[in-house]
Amino acid sequence: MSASTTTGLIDMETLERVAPVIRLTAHPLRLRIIDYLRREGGPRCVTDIGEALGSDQSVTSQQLRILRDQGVLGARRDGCHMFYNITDPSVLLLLDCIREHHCCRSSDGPTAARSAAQTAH
Amino acid sequence: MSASTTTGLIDMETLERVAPVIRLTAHPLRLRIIDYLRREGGPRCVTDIGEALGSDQSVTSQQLRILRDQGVLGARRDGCHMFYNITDPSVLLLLDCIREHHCCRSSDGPTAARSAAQTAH
DNA sequence: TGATCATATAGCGATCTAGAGATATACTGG
DNA sequence: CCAGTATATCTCTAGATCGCTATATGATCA
Repeated sequence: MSASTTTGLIDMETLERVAPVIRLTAHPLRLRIIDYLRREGGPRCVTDIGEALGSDQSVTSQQLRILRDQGVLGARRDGCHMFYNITDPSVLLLLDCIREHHCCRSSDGPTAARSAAQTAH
Repeated sequence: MSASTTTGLIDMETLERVAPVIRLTAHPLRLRIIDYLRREGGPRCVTDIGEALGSDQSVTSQQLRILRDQGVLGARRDGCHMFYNITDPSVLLLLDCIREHHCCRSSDGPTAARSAAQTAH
């Protein structure tokens, strides 16, 4: 596997490529868009998404573009409408993680985790 | 589960709390630090980490602080040394995802994914 | 062709982030 | 206390991101 060098670590090249994708995806509204599309189970247009999530058309479109640029979403035009759908299923793992774990820690809160680490000094 | 409202979606409050943690973790060097600590299997000090990863002391310390603030890492002082370890195992899921999947898509590249979505219009 | 709906983009100011260098703090041993 | 080592923090500049408003593009229908 090209992701790991002889050191057993994921190489920087891979991390530098992947990190921005995760970073850009880890945005409240964008995560919500993905979650919404997942629940709907199929493509939805900008207006639907915006209305369902209570976000402005312009903002919604911007976020969708960002997600599409990252390859997370795909888009298909149908007349006046642009339908977006999830093209990268692996991003759902993030949502699962958030849902189950209340994600990536934070179940007890970062603050608690940190102060615990400090007192344990 | 408090993460989901009656809509079945993860609520914004949760996303707004969790997103920054993921976003801050999704940084090449920080991911590498976590990966390094995982491989080592135990606490390591700043110098070790910096040398292993070829990053400046100042930068290394800064990244470690960020990760500690997020509750991803914990720290323990032993004399002159500060030993860091992974306190939030859920962050390892991210690494696993990257390792296996070459992560979160990108195996074929975002560009390919996007143009594919476009041509499939 | 003109009106209208749906979507995309440009520009703006505010905020955040990255990394580098210099410096400060903290601990150890003499 | 002093010198040396290890770590943390401050400061600064450049660049990225955020959400907003206004506007542009593109498609449909009368």
